[in-house]
Amino acid sequence: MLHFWRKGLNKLNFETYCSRICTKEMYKGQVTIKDIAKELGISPSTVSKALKGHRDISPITKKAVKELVDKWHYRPDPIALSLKGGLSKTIGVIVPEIVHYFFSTVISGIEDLAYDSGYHVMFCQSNESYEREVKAVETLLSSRVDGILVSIAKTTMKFDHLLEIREAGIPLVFFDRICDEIDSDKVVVDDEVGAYEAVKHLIKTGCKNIVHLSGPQNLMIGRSRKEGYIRALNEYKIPVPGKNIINCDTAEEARIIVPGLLRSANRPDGIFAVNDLTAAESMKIIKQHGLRVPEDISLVGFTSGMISDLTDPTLSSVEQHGYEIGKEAVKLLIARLEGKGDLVFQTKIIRTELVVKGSSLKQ
Amino acid sequence: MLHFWRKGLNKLNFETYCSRICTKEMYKGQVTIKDIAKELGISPSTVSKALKGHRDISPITKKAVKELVDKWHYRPDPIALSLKGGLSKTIGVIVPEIVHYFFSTVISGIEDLAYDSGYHVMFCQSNESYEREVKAVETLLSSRVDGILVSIAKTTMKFDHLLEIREAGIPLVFFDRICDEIDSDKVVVDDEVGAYEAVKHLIKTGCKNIVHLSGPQNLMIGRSRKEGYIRALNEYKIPVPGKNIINCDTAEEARIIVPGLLRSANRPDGIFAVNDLTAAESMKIIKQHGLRVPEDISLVGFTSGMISDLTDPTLSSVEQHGYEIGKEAVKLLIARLEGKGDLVFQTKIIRTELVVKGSSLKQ
DNA sequence: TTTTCCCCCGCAAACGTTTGAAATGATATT
DNA sequence: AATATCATTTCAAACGTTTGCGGGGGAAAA
Repeated sequence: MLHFWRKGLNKLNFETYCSRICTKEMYKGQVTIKDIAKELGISPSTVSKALKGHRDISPITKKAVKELVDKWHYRPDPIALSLKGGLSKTIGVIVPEIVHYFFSTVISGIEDLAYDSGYHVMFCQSNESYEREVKAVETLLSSRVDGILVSIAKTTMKFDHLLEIREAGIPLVFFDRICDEIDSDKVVVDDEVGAYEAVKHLIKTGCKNIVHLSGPQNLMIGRSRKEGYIRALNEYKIPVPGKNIINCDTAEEARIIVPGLLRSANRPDGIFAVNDLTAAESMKIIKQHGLRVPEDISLVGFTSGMISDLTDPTLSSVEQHGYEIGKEAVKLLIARLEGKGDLVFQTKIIRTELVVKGSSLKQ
Repeated sequence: MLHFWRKGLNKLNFETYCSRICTKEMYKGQVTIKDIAKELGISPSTVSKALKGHRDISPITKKAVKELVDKWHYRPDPIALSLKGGLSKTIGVIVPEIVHYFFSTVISGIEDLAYDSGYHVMFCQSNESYEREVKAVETLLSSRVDGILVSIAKTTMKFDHLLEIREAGIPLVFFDRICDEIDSDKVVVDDEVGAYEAVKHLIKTGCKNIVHLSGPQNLMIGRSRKEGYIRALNEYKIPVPGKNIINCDTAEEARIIVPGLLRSANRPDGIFAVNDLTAAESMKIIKQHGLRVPEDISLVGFTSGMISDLTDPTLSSVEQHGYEIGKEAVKLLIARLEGKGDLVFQTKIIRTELVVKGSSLKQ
């Protein structure tokens, strides 16, 4: 019927025309481009072109299409778009757990930048389990995500499932818990420096016997933080007895290990814990034993977050800037997705920051 | 070529056949059903049916298809499936924030059950902003999610955007922060009872002058918790002066409001806070003023989580079972998605549980 | 009047998959 | 030998969208 207009009936009352349009009863489902076309008596391709402002389409047709589209709340179906374009505009994320201050902060950064860039985000949590991580990879690959961000689980020692992502031709970016055996884009915290600064701070405030409650050594972050600890002690010519490095990175483990430390012959006067939860639990145990923080024992944690403000005294900690990590990871991924493809793998290092609070201010 | 087999060449060495198959160079993209069909010299529909174990297809063909599918790591494209079936097998979730113990717990529950049920999950955070919530709805609708779970933002007072979800014919389930103006499935905590129990506990342990740091009154949860507070006091014939109910639900507000309370003429001897963060901050302020918890002032919070174990003393709080809430919300949504559609709207109430810890054990 | 040109628009194919209907070929029945 | 029967496979349409190409028709040029 639009043809008539071109033939000289342009004075046809637009309102009349539109009111007729309104009679269309809404489907339960979504309005499609075909519905619009049928109602207007034009072809779907014309509607599509009109919507994209194609120069082939006359202004009058464009206007009619746009009015009906507004009236009927037409939205292009992203699924059809994806089928056509081969891209789902979705990125997959695998984290060890969501209920975790640091990771939820990273996720927040991922979410914010991804949505601003027109991508959707799909999360999977591995719950620190290798098997679930493998399943998560499977799930995301099946979902045809355009790219994947991963922070690996504590129990992951094999990496075939991650190589499979590469083989499927899907860009992969590691963040925080990276896998150094796989060449890929990575976003890491300068854990070593953060740990070094934390321990140096303990030394400078007078600690002589500093224990490190360390993380899993199959993870880079566990190794790096331990190395920072060792470097600081070496720098000050302080011996590093092996028994001062203890694998302990959960509150449960702290309840088992810390009491023994406090009763031991040469009780530590400083503790550097691999994370805040362990540090906070240690603090409670120390106080229960009638010792004072920081007077008797200084404490520094890692991942300054809500926790560090809630303890009494407040907990000195190394801030990791999780939000930044999330944003950088997405930035790297999108660069690879939309770039020319000839990019070399990058490793972005997010600086840490020692935040000194009550638990390490001795004097 | 498979035809020959049926014609009597079944003894053809399978291995030889397969080795030939392997010569196919992998696309950068994904393997499709057409690639499989072409390589085997059969039609795509045969491959599709073979994969589904259709009885029409001969065992020999099925075997050949399955071997090649394994070899080439074929995965059906969910996008094509969605286009066909009209369902994306994805559910959308809108939460006020992700970096939040309660919500991340709920998300964890949502994620676990959704994946077990074969659904994907897409998250948006409103950051407690009405505008972002509207945008999130827009995003999810454009993504053609099959259903949406929402916990509304503190600043949301209009609900047109939520009604739009309904108009689009997409099932909607509210959780925790519900909207009582919209008839829909809901999952709520029995906030009123939780608050009532908390305050009753304070009264029973000897508190005479209990202040309620309340949440936003445009949210059900804010109103319900206040009502529970009032009911408990009424039951014990304790007057409820208006000045004892103070809007204060963040750490920042606590820093402004609580000091005044402590210096006031009739200092409270009990505080019931609408959430743990406010309670924890209040505890710090109380201690800074040289008062003791719980001897001078008892404290109870809401949403028992990590926080309640970290404070000193530990914080009595009302456990909300966030993980259960998430699972129930998904359960309701899936029931509606896969049900006959003639279901009546349900409101699931998750019971709360008062967890008494150090901050309210007076004697 | 005929030719040329340009403006608009429709056609058809394509993306990957499913599914009922139709076709094929071979065997069994009459 | 002709027909019915069966098992197996292919065909075609459909989901919603995009896009290059071809065509209709009106207007200007010859």
